[in-house]
Amino acid sequence: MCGRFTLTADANDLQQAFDLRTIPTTITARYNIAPTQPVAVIANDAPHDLTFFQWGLVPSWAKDTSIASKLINARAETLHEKPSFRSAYKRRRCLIPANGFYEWAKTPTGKKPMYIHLKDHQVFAFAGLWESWHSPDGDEIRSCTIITTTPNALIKPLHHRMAVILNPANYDLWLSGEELPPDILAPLLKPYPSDEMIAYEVSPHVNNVGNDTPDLIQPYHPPTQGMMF
DNA sequence: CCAGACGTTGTT
DNA sequence: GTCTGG
DNA sequence: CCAGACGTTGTT
DNA sequence: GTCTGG
Repeated sequence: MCGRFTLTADANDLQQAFDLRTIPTTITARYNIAPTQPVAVIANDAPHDLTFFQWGLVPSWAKDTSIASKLINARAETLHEKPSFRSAYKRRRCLIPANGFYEWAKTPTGKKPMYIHLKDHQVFAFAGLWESWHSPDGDEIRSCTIITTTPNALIKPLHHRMAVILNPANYDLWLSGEELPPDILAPLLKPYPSDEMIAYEVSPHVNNVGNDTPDLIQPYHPPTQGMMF
């Protein structure tokens, strides 16, 4: 799945990768983006602008925002039928730029965090959905969720779900505001090729959402357990 | 008709 | 908002 | 995703 | 154990 990720590309890289109208001025390198935080998105209602939405979908009918942290991911297989996602799937799709993401691999000694990124180090885009929610006092909250699918060979040992990374050739189609037939969109939501990605262990510092520094993505070699005699 | 849910991951 | 369960 | 809280009444 | 906050 995807519960933590990075966005370290600079403004020029982002403008180029996503054909943005202007060079973003509000972007800073992030090494530990967590649910409920603002994330950079390119939404289909302004497909050449980078904006910030809250991570965790709040459907328009929600009474409050407490549902958000449960809706940080959306299963690709059932988007069209789930009340929380289907209207966004029809009309409110977005790109969520990232340079990499974290997975926590279960081991007999506990969970160890892994960092995964593209071999060519390029910025990529998760397939996302977005919503606009109006609070009782009239504020608008825009939120988003990251779509997941089955894992590729690299991720499979770590988790049974992985985030959808879109092929750049499909950015325009994904961002069309049209209600497209299922057989047009569904093929985009497939596992990214594992031979273009790499994974390695990182320090448990990433566990704490308050940590957000470049050392989080450095390869980590856990101290070996000494003999106790 | 109204009331209540609406989700994922992971674990059992 | 829209569907399901009662 | 992980970390941290998990309660009330009343007082400052 | 389960929910909330980040």
